[in-house]
Amino acid sequence: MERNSILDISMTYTFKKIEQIWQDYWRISKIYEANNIYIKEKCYVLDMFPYPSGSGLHVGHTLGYIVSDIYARFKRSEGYNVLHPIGFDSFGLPTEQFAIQTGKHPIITTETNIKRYKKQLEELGFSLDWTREIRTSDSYYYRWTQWIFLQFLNSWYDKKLKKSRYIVELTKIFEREGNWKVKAFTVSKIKKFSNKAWKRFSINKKEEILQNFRLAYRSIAFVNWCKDLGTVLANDEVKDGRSERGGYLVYQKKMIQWNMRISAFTERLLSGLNKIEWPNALKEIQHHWIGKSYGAKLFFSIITHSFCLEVFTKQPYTIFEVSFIVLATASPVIKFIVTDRYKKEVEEYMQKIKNRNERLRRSKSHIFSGIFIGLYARNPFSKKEIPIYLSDSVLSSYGTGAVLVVLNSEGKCILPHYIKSSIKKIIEKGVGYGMINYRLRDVVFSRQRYWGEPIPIYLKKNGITENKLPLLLPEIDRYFPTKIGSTPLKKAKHWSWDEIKKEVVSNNLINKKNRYLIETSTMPAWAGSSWYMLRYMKQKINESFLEAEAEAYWTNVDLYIGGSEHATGHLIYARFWHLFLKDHQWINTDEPFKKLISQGMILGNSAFISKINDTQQFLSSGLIKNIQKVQKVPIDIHLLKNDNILDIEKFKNWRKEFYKADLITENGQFFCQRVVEKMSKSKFNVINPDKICAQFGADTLRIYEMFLGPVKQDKPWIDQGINGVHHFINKLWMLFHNKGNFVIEDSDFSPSLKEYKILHSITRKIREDMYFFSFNTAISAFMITINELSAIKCRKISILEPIVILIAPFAPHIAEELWHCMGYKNSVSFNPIPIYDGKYISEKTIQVSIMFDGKFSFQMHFSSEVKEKSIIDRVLNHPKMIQFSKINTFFKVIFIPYLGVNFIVSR
RNA sequence: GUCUAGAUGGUGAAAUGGUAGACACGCAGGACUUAAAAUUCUGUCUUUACGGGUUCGAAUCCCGUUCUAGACACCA
Repeated sequence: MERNSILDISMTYTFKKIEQIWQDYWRISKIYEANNIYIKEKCYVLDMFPYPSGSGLHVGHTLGYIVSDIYARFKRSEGYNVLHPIGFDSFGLPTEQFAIQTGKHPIITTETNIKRYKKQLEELGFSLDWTREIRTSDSYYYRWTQWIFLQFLNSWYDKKLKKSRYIVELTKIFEREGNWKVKAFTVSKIKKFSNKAWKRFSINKKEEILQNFRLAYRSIAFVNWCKDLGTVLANDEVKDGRSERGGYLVYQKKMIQWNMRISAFTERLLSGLNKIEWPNALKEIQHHWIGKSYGAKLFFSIITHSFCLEVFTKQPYTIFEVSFIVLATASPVIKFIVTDRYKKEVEEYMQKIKNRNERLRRSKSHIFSGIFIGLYARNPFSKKEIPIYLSDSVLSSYGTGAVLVVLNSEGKCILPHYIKSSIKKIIEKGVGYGMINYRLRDVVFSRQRYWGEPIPIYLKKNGITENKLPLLLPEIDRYFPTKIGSTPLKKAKHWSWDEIKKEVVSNNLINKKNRYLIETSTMPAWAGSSWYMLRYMKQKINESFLEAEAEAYWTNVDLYIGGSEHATGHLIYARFWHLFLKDHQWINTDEPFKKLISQGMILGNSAFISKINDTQQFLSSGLIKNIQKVQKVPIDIHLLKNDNILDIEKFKNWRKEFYKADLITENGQFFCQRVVEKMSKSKFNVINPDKICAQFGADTLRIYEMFLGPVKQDKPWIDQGINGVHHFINKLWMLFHNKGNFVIEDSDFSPSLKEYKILHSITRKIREDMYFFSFNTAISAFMITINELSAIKCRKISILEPIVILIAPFAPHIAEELWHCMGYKNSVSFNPIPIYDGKYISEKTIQVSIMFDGKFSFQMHFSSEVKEKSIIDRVLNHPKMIQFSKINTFFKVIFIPYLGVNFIVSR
């Protein structure tokens, strides 16, 4: 056969040229662009989009992208219209940090980083549709994120209809009949008012009431405030009460924040889990996160006080044995009830614990720290006096912020009807009622950051006119937060809304009549990522956030791939927004992701060094003693010379803050400590695929990452073993070539039964493994196949051609090259995956293992048609068996079809 | 601390109730070669973290313990 490739050079496997040629071909021919042609059956394959950090795409990202690309390519071969897009989650903290450190505008940094990511993605041969690329920081995109926020703001949740509705419908109800019949999710109980009363309320009063109903609303929340950095920190950025950057003290501070009323959706988020094909572990995590529990709310009257305490308990049946009641430190009732005698002690305690954030309290919750406040409650059943304590291990956000403690209880598992009967008694006595409580709480939506979507609100009044969106992120001169702890946007000078002109105007024009300051906090990173999977469906630019007909066709994601670390964040928020959008009929599905595979995390080997608190001194690892208070500072693994030795020069130049670092060495060398944790830019342990790609090619990297182990399993990154995969690709190439010639036979000799068996076995194996996403075993099956075909020097096109189609999703470049070498002009991508015929695979003989007490002894062969009885007869007549039965008695014989016979000797 | 996973040779792993270690890497030795690379051949790893249970039979199912990773609400 004549060789028919674009490539006409030497016949050795030159992956660099081959991969370049086919990547260009795919880009130019646009074969991976999904058309909204609504005839073919669709398949929407999506990855969790990356955050474009400065450290580039790493081998942990690519693991998931390779899986989805293999799946997408396989589905194309099965005849589906595949949508396989990607974009960038390009708002976020690291870019802002970088701006603070370098003064570089986040827009520029983002652009540079995305360029690098795109290049990396292209070099790996992903069959992505780049025409649908989105960026959350792009105003064309965030215009609609802002628009969705306004829909939340202008909605309330109707408990009767079990869906969100617009606020205008609610005010109509108020005007008609007051709030007597309204059942809605609200922050607190609303006093009853008539339609007449509603009409009399002032605008401010009306708004005050509506705030209780809105699905986006303001409330007071605690934040981690770092005075020295002048910023709010994530719990993640706080280590042992100090900031991870710089090691400064962190305080708890109250701030007014925007929230989203996810609590209204708890039941639907729970029941929806039954409808989706997600890993059980992931569903379990969400289940626990929502944390529905049945119990009772109990009222305890406080002795010598008019106050009544409300306590939620999951174990109302223990009420007789309650030893004491513990209140959360943030519980608002404390200041009303604490007795004068204990005031000082309580204040001291409050002072002591005030800087512990929630995570610290949770992690230390086994160590009880608390204080008696001088009051007793009356047990309504036993009439005993119960002392009341105060403790920071009780969380104010769960239940009523108070817990009942029963000493010596054994935490027995109690039957539900027992809970019911105890609730019944409680109701009879009039001291409480049955109640369902959820762990899931409303989610804080505002961030005191620059690099996020502006919240389209101006103060005193509500949202900015929808058709004036996007509200563009304003320019500021420096990205530092202000010292008083407000947000970077406070520095924007042109950040006020003119109600009449409906435009952004200078702050100098604020008059509080029709020109107001615009909200200065921004949205969290999860906002943009909560609806991006919908945006990929559309093709037109900007008339709506989604075209109805595109949504009707693509509906939702058929396969979503990403890390399970997103279980309680992104994956629950996206489901929440999806339900909300469905309520307003913008979309027609309940769930955004029908099927989800959680890829295992790639773990990296991070490095850190220890800094003595409140100094600039760093200790080499051998010098650290337990007495010293040190803080662990993560450092980039590229700053290490070898093993654990720090390159001091590089380190000092790494960041401004370390230039003056005082490094205390051991014999002139500074040793770091290492720890294995997930690969992440924030942990500075990132390994990029670029080097491997350059050395071995994309096909090798793709197959290597799949060969590394099961997709779903976490695994540390190692690159030994990549040679073996490269050899395999070479062997594949050599199967088609000999001494520089393409040697696939022109005239096709009829393949032997053995060759058919090889082909049909691998076809079945690949189809099965594709179904279970068992790509590592698929690769070893390919290796075995290629080894077998090489051994018999198979050059037959009717055997090799289907194998090229089968391997194309895994190693698309070499497959495309071989495909064209075989004389084809089209891409290998759309050729049907071969089917297998069981008759070529079935075995004529079976191996039967003979076991004694389950231990293997020897093996015999039988024709597959031989029945159980004659197998046992013939085994018993085997010389070894005759020998054996002379000295042993068998109690039992167990026949295991296709496998063996087990003789039980002992009892 | 709570929730979710995981633990198998020197290394990545396979086997999901039936011969543990397929497929690779590494290492050692040989062939080819002036040499190296490439290629190729041969050899190499004793029991599944620990303790108990169920079973004719357990890496696999159940209970307990230890260790590791992830999540815990402002990293994404």
